[in-house]
Amino acid sequence: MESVYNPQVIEREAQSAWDRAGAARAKEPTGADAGRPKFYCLCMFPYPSGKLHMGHVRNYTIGDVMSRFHRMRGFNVLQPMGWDAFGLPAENAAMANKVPPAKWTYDNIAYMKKQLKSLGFAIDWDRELATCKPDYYRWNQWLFLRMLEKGLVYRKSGVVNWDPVDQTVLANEQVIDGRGWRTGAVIEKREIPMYYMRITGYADELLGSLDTLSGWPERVKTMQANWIGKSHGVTIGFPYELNGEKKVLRVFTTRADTLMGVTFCAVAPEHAMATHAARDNAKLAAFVDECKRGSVMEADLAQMDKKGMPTGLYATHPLTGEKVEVWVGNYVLITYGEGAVMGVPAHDERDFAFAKKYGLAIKPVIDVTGKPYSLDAWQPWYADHGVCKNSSKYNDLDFNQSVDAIAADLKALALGEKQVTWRLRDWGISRQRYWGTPIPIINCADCGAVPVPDDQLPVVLPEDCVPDGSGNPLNKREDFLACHCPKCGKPARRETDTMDTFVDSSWYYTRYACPDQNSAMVDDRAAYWLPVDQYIGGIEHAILHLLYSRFWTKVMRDLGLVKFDEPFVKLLTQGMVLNDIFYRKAGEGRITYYNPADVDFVSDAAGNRTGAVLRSDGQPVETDGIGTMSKSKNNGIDPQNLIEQYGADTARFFMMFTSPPEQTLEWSDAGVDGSYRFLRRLWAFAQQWLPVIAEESARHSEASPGYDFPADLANTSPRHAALRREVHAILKQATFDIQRNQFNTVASAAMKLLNAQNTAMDISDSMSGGSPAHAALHESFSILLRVLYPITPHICHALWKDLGYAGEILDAPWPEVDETALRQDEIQLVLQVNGKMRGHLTVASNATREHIEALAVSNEAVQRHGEGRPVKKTIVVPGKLVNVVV
RNA sequence: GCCUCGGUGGCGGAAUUGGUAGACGCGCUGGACUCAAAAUCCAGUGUCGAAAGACGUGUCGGUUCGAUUCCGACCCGAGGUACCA
Repeated sequence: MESVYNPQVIEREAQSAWDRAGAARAKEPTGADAGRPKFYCLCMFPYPSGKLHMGHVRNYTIGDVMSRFHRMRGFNVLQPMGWDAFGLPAENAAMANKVPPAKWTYDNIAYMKKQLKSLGFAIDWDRELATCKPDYYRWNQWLFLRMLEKGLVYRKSGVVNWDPVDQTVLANEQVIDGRGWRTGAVIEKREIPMYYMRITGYADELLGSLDTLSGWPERVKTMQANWIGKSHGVTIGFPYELNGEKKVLRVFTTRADTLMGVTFCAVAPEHAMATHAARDNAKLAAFVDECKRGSVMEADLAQMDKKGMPTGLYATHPLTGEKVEVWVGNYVLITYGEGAVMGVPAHDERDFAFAKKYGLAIKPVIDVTGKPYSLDAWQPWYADHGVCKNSSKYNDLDFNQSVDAIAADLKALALGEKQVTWRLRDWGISRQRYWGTPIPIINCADCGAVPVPDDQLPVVLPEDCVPDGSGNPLNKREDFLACHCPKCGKPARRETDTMDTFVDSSWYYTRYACPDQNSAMVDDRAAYWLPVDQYIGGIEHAILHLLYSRFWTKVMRDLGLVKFDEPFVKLLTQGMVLNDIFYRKAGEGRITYYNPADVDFVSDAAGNRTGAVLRSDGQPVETDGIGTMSKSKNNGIDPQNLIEQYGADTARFFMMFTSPPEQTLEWSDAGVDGSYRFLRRLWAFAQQWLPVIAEESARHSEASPGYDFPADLANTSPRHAALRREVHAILKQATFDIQRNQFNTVASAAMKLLNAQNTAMDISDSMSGGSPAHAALHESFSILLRVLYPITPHICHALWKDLGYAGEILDAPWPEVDETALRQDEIQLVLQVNGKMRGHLTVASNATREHIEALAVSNEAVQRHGEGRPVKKTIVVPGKLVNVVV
């Protein structure tokens, strides 16, 4: 045993011992083991961006702690790892470095795998997968074709960001302030044909089965429910004529009770009425054009100024027969409903603002009891439910009554009916990009879009392309493009759009059960391992990734591939690791981000931060607050330095200790030293007591192979009984905390355990052999090592061995609390007067309520603070406190 | 904008879910060791106050014997917002 803690040496040794033992390899159990429960612990797989970032370290340490803890508790554990290997950053890197995305990706995977191994995670690397490999993505293609057959995939047009200079489609994050990130050109919206997956067909089940997910955080379920957004309302038709043709403008509203308050209708700029009206109205045409520029993102659309312009066209109110003017509104989305809304300025905040701005009529039709309506300014209660007024035959009806009556009347006129609508939209999966799963379609001049036959799968993506920013390089690859139509046999062109990378991540958890299966997407082994018992990943995936995965699982189930309804039984959403964001703007919307490691803070004399400069040129950089560590904001911190300087255990301990898993973690360099110091103190303490503990270990294993305190030594000196009481109390807390995933307090429990042993043991204890003190220490230190093992397995592995504890700590069980050690004859109660702490009361642990009350009332501190007033009542919380109310 | 979550000492956080606010650690201060420094060890450390005590969990208000915890309004920060993953 080395006298000084040397993480490099012990971590290498521990990792090779685990490798030799195949400790992380997961197998379906046979024979006597078959009854062991399985625990499939899955962390969200990383995008191979180059090197691990702190979010990964946090994520995978959480997973490893849970995996190792469950193994200690007797579970058959599977903890796999793979690579979410398709995506935009590889293409960006290709543009910057002229390296093919494939090479860049594979190099990154190799490096990051080495990093993961150096952190000592108990990952079953035999199951490793990468989504950019044909033997993985062929099943994306295969399932796409099955969904096409079932009508779950279809084609329609969708809106994208178009960079007119680079002649390419941009991702939302590549559009900054309405301009292309590389060209600075003003971005246009463009409609192109795309493939969609019919997730809306599962909306009802996706919403309903959230109730079955008792192992999911409430907040995630709430977010998903709101995202799916089931709403009950009424579709309403406003008849109009266009070129002598009778048509109906259809709107959807959840507030049919306000129909009599409609003073205008608004359509999206792309709506047929807008297009028609703009034909001979230059001003309107210019406005429609203006609307078509700018962002497609909801966040931008919802925040922009509501603008509109009348079309000069009118529709007819379905119940009153009055003419209602039709406007074009930049806030009306063509993708939502039928691209038209009714305007009720009196009871809708944005309509109110719109009407005020353009001088449209505001007609209050809802009476909210006793509150006077004023046209001067919007009040939030204007949108509340109430009773109809100014609504002819519907007057005095409440919300439900009026909606029912109005819907019935509309139905009689064939101009509307009740309808359930969803906020959820179908999933557009087409990407005009190279580095993704090729969509298995052949475009034939005669036959149209023809599916690639199964026996021609996979459609393999060439790996030597280098994107240059001017669109998908597949369009220039004749060897990829050229093919024959499977239907008519004539020469045809292959589809060059690839799939959204969310497709890849929607089912990878299934593939880990059978990564070597070449003739099917999944096999029987999935029935053993799945569903995932514990899924762990960033809160940023709370909606999209998790919803798509749930959808995909249900599709696989309906195709008979799997037998479960939900992929993830329990979910832990880890908080993000945040850091400062620094940038400079270079005009034309171009923006460069600088890593916080390359930036120095500038402070005033009082030590307050006043700014920041780039170290390399000393010039100021702008700060953009604090945000998630990300490639795009270049604010990640490389954990490699941490690992090299302090070792994996310190990195792991620090990540667990600094913040509870579900909370955000703001990065700061301070604190790492403290973790390292603790591990060194642990090592030094073990070194100091090694002869004693090793001797106890030898004696202990002769008597029994167990880990815990021998019963015949339970009667020990008061000092060491106190140590045992403290140790088992801490253990009880730590056991509770590790089961509720509060690992920061498990880490501090380990610190407390060391402190307690340090305090309890003094040097005179080392004199005599075989004393109760030594037995208590032997037990306490074994508890400490096992509590700490899931977090810092390497140092615990080494110390366990050196101190002569039985077997490998790898196979040791989580320690049991000895309730007899916790027994106390006397306890201390908190003494309160009127709820304020005024002292303590020491009583026998079995003291009666009456006795406690009597003691409390006659207590000197109670007398003093009671100031002679009579006692009104006394509240006794057993084992905790007594409160005297005067 | 909308949906969700969070806000506690100088800092990260704890408080077993309505019962001693600040566990554990960082930082800081003082001391020991050292020729000296580092490392290590010991002691102190919410604010005000000499003390008794008062105040104190983003702000304001409410419920309760008692509120960091429950309710209402507001302020600030983070995540998501459908082509970043």
